[in-house]
Amino acid sequence: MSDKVKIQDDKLSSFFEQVYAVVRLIPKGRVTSYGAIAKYLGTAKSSRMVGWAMNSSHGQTPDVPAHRVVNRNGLLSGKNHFGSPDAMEKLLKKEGVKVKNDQVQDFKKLFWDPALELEL
DNA sequence: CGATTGACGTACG
DNA sequence: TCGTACGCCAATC
Repeated sequence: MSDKVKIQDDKLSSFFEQVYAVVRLIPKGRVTSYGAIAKYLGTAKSSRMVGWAMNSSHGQTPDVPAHRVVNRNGLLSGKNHFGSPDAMEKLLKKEGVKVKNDQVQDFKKLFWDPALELEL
């Protein structure tokens, strides 16, 4: 079974890897959106792929703070995919991000744009 | 191998 | 302002 996994792990240049890299750069207590990451990578219209990357981020090392990634509305669209629907919200609150009704409060203020912060 | 789905976003009416 | 349609690419059925 390690055969298939090894092949993917050996590539280390996939679109997913780039997504993981950006997500891991998200400062604690901050959040970003799938579109922002996708745009930063040059695939603004492929924001869905970012979501797919997150889906594969489970078990990645170092741990990918997927809970810091939300949709354009600041809604915890991916909370459903965590171990528990409350895990994502709990993690965000733990980092100082206020979440109400599965929605990030002050999202605009906590928004972390890689294209801006990283100043490519 | 073809059709459908999906942690989104933008465009159009 | 709100609702619907489309695009994008990979994985799954």
